[in-house]
Formats: sequence, structure tokens, C-alpha cells
Amino acid sequence: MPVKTSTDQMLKAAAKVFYRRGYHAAKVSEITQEAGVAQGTFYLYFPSKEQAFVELMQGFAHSIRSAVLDLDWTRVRTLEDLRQQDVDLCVNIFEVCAKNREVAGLYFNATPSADERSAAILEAFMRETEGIIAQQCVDGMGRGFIRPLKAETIARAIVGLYLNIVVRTIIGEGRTHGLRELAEDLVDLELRGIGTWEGVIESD
Amino acid sequence: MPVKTSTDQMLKAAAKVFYRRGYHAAKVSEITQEAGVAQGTFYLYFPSKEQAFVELMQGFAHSIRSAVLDLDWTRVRTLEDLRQQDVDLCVNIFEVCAKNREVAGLYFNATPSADERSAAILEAFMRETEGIIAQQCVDGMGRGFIRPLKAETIARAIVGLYLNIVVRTIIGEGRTHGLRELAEDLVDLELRGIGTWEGVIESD
Amino acid sequence: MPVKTSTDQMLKAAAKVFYRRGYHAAKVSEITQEAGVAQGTFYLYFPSKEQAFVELMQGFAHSIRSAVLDLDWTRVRTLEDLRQQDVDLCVNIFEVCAKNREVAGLYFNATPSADERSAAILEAFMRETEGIIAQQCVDGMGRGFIRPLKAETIARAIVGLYLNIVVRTIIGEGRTHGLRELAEDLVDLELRGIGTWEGVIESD
Amino acid sequence: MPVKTSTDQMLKAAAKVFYRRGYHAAKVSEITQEAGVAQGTFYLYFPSKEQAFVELMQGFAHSIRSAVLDLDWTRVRTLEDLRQQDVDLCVNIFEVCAKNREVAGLYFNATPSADERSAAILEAFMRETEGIIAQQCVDGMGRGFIRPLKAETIARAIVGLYLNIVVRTIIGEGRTHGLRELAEDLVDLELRGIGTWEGVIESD
DNA sequence: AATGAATGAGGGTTCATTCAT
DNA sequence: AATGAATGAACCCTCATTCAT
Repeated sequence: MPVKTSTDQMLKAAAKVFYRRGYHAAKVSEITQEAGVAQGTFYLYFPSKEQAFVELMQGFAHSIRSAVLDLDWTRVRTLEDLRQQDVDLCVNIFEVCAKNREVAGLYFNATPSADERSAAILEAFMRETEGIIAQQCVDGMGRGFIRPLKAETIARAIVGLYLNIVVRTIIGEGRTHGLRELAEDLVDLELRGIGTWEGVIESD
Repeated sequence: MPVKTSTDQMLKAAAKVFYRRGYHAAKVSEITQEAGVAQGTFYLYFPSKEQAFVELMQGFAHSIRSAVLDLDWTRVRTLEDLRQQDVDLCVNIFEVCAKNREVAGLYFNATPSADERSAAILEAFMRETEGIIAQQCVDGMGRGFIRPLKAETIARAIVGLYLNIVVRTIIGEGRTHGLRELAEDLVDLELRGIGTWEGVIESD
Repeated sequence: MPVKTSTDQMLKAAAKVFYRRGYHAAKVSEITQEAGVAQGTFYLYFPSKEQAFVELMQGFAHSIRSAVLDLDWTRVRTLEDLRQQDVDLCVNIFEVCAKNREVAGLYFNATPSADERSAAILEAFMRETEGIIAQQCVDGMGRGFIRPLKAETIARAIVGLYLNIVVRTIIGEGRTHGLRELAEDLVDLELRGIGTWEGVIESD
Repeated sequence: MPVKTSTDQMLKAAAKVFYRRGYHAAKVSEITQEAGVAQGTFYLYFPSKEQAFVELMQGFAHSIRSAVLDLDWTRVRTLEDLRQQDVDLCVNIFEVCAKNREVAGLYFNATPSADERSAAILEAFMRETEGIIAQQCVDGMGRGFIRPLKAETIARAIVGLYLNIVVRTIIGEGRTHGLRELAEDLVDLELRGIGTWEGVIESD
């Protein structure tokens, strides 16, 4: 097990302060104070405040992309497969976020207004994730276990469905347990909706 | 027909610049330049940069709360009622956001890290909206047209479902047309999910 | 009795505000508000804030110089004459200050640090008054009713003696009555000192 | 021998500029220029321009109060004691002022109009000093070596007597030598007045 | 004469970054 | 590698002054 490098310590301190204050209001001096080093030391590890922020973003982006891409998206052949896959996806993402609450908070709150570079990183992730979900929908429609819907729109809505839970429950409230059950409930919602349909004749 | 007051002009310019740069990076000088007036003029209309921002937030908060609260939430008795209600809600919100894209962008990107006051305004809205949806779910479960689910979780997910569309499609891409159709698709997703269930035996 | 001209009204308002805040902290807008007119109106009466201040100083300087110079300084031939003269001088000055407390406060607090022009006006008055007192001392020494002292030093001390009463009792506390009695006490102090000298043999 | 700390250097520069311009007209940039450092450096030593000013005032207030309070005020039993005491007091005060001409100038010109905080510091000193002098007068009257006078009035006048010399001769003209002789002349004036009383019968 | 909205120069303050030690 | 004092550019805000009405 590798010793925490100093860079890691600095990143951790930076994450805390960026999360606490937001990028602009975060002061380098507060980060170094948090890390217990002198102000100048910051610049031994990062060329600038911005670069430190971007490094945090990119590190998290890598984790979160792994959580999505490490799954085998070719295995989904039935609705039950999809359920399994989505639950796994969710749990992966939830766990990454729960483990890195601060950076996750920064990441998902990146806004084009506040910081272009990290917003671009988030945007790339969002687009990619929406693309994967949309593709799954198209596949599922082809195989008949997904209703005919507008894939792009629906994919984006589904991403939002999970994202809001990530931001408000896992990051905001700091939930760290019962993540699988949470995921199962959400996937159930995604697949079946909230309505009951007994006695309703399918048409559409 | 009321003449645009100068305050409105200033607010509009402020919204543009705050949206473009985010609160912290927005310069008062850029706002006044956008408005075509001298720097000092800003302070004829607002006591401070922060207050201008808060005024924008509060103005939008009022619009968006009206969009939610002006509906008659007691009329929902059946699943079809709920569908109607949700479509109306969505359309109201979508229209408010489409008409005030910049402020909406500011509003929904408010983050506790970056700006406590506007984050608190957004947080209040989110909590209120989640509460209303959760209540609807509980009612619907009582009446039998909503499946037994964890109301709080599900409400939060549903809010996210719509919110992501607002942020990425309406605010991000600037979509202004076909909002009702968009709403209908989303509500359909909310109520029925994406899966097909022919031949599947209801259990759970 | 002449109607108060508008200029007088403005001067009065200016005196109030300058006194309240000091020259630098006094705002033109506060002066006009005090006068019950619009901001721009100030510049119909004065070319600048500074000039208004200087006008106040000069007006008061005129009053106070009259109080000193209107006396017949040639009549003093005995110690009793001097007592009379000094009491009259004091009463004149006290009354001018009591009637124009605000401007008097400005006038006597003029400091080279804060405002060169009005400081110069006050300096001129101080020098002139010290000169007159010194001359009287020299005369009195010649006539034998004043002890041989360093006239310049003593004159300056005597001016200070009266000045501190003006600043702290008349301006600061707003005393307006019993000014003649006050003057008599001070002149008595000036002429006889505080000590008793029974049985003490004059040497020096 | 202690090295001049940087804080001392800054205080000295600040004193110079505050004295030159007065509090409001003094620019932080001028202070730092005077000190030969960059603008931002000012804020390494003081949290604000105002605090720097107050620190100067308080430092001087401490020196000047020591000059008054370090004397043994219980030793005065005769007129000659009083003369000694007053001379010592004067010399103490004169020396403190001569050594800190700039800050002394700020201190004694503090006016409620211009700066409330430093005016309050000065006011406290004036009141305290007047109180001590008045007490001495009352004591002296009891012991019979001071004529029956209105102690409060007389004390204030006496303070003014010395103060004007401080402000105009020591601070204004920069006199630094012959301070004891100056003090002796003033105390002589205080105790005996300017008049000669040969052949005059004491009545009153 | 009077108004008051508009101006813009100027000052206090902050803070990312540098560099001599 | 580490320090922390020093830097100075940049920004918010104030307010004396102007001017179109």
C-alpha cells in the first residue's frame, strides 16, 4: 500500500476547500493552511490554483468514467439484464461519489458560468453517459423490451433521475450506506414508472 | 404597455453577465458595459453586486414557485389526473425557464460552494418541490394508482428527471418550442417507465 | 430684517453637515438633503464643495476678527483697564462662538493636516491674536502693571487658556449663558494666577 | 538594542502621511510609498487604514497618559510642591510630544467631526487630565495655597494654556530644546498670572 | 432656478503568484 | 523541499461634479 504522497495531501486539502467555498472564493492560503504547510508550498505541487482544480476534476472524471465504462455493455439482452446492469452502474457511481464526496460535489456542480474547463469535463461525461443510455434504449427497443420512446430525450431524463439523487442524497446529505437498495429502487422507477396499470388496456 | 424601466435593463444586463461568467467572475464593469452605461450607474440601481444577484435569484424564484404553486394540487384523483397535472406543471416550468434562460441558468446552478444565499433560495425550492411530489405519491398510493414506493426517494428522482431536461435541453441548448410534447414524453416516462411488461406477471 | 437668502440656507445646511462629519466625510448629497433641495442645486450656489467650506470659514473669520479688532486697544493704561478689555474681548468672542457653534467648531478644529486653506485662515487669526496679546503684554510691562515675562510665549499660552474654554465649554458643551461671568473668572486667572501669595516675599 | 521592526517602519510612515494629509486625505498608497514597499504590504501589518490610524492614536495615548499618571500626585502639599509637580508634568508631556511630533499632531487635532474613534481617545485624555488638575485645585484650596476658584473651569483653562503651547510651539514649530525652561515659564504664569500686585490690597 | 440621473476618476482592499532565504 | 514576506494587478464601491430637461 503506497504511502500518501504529498501531492495527494495537497489535493485532499484543495478538494476540501474548493468544496467548502467554490472555486473562486477558495483561497490558496486556506488550502495551504488546511494542508498545514506554508503558502508558497502550494506552488511546488501545482503551477496555479486553476491547475489544481482541473487536476481534481480530471482525477474524479477518470474514476467516474471507469464506473460507467468498466461494465460490459454488450451483455444486456433482456429487461432483466438491463435491470442488473443499471443497478450495477448505479452502485458503481454511488460508491465513487460517496467515497469522494467533496470532489464529486465540485464535479457535478461545475457550471459553464463558473469555470469553463471543468464544465467542459463534466459536459463530456454527461454527453457520453447520455449517449450510452440512449444506445441501450435503442437496443432495447430493437429487442422489444423497451417501449418505443425518443431515446435522446429519455436518456437525458434518466441521467437526471440518478444525478439528482447523487447530488442531493449522496453528496448533499452524505449518505454512504444502503446504496444498492437505493439503486434498486431507482432502477425500478426507471423501468416501470410510478403508475399501476392493472386493468388498463395497453394501446399507445 | 409599460416602458422597460432602467432597472429592468440593468437586471437584464446583469443576468447576461452573471450567466456568462458566474457570480464571482462577473465584473460590475462588464455589466454596465453590457447595459451601455457608466460604472457608477450600477449603484443607482443596486446597493451592491451581491444584491443585484440576489434580486435576480429572488425574482426567478418567485416565477418558478408560481409555476408550481398556481396549479390546483387537490384535483388529482386518478392516474389520468396526475398525468394532466404533471404535464401542466412541466409546461409551466419549461416556459418560465425558456423565457428567462440566463436567470434560470444561474438559479439551477446555484451551489452552496459558490454562493450561500442563492443556494439557499434554490434549496428551498427543491425541498418544496420534492415535498409536493412526495405528497402526490403518497396520495396516489392511497388511491391505488401509484405503486407502493419510497415517496421521498422517488420524488427526488422525479424532480431530477425533469430538472436535467430543464438544465441541459431548455437552458443549455436553448430549446423554446415543442415544450408540451417534451413534457408529455417525460410524464409518460415518469408514469410508465421505459420497460415493456407484456406477459410479465406482476409480483413485488 | 432681511429674508434669509437661499445662499444663507445652503450655508447653514453646509455648516451643520461639515460640523457633523468633518470636511472630508461630509457629502454634498447630505448637505442638499439637509437643505431640502436636489443635489445639483448645490452647484448653483457654490462652485465646489471646497469653496463652500472656505466661505464658511471666511465668514466666521470675519466675525471673530471683528470681535477682537473692534475693541479700542489703545485705552488700556492700567491693570484694571486690561481686565475690562480682556473681559470684553472674551465676551465678544464667546458670544460669536455661542451663536455660531457649528462653524466655530469647524473653524477652531481646522488643522493643517485636514484642510490647508481653512487651516491657513485659522493660523492667520491665531497669529494675529497672539500678536495683539503679546503687544499688550509688552505695553503692560512698560507701564509696570504686567510682570516681566516672555511676551510671545505668554501670549500664546493665554490664547490657549481662552481657546480651550471656547472649544470644550462653548462649542463642545453648547454653553450659551453666563458667558460674562465665565469671562471674568478666566481673566482673573490670567491676571492673578491660581496661587495665594500672602507672606511670600517677591523676589524673582 | 532592538532592530526596528517592520511594523515600526510602517507605523512611522503612516504617522508621517496621516500628519501630512489628515486621516481622510491620506492614501494607503502614499504610506506604502513613504515606507518604500508595495501597496499590498500595508495589509500585512494592518487590517485596514482605519486600524493603522487607531493604533497610532492608542500608542500615543499610552505614552501621554504615562507622562501624566507616572507622577506621584500625592506629594503636593505646598505651592512649591505644586510648582515642581507642574513643571515635571509639563516637561514629561513636552518631551513625549517633541519626540513624536507627527503622532502628537494627529492626536491633539483629533476632532469629533473628522474621526469619532480617535476623538474619543483624545476626549478621554482631556477629561482625565482636567479632572486631575481640578482635583489638585480643590486640594490646594483646602490647604490654602490656591485661591478659591471654580475648579472645573479653571482646570480646563489651565489645560488649554499648556495645550496651545504643545500644539503651536512644540508640534507646529518643532521646538525640541529648552523645554524645561518653557515649562517653568508656563507654570509661573499659571501660578502667579501676568499682573503685578504691588500696593494692591487683596480683597476679592 | 431647479432637478436628479448619470458620470468616471480614484481609493481601499484582496489574493494569486514570486523569490530570497 | 519548504518558507512566508512581499508584490501589484485587479475589482468593488463612493461621491464630487455635470447636464439635459
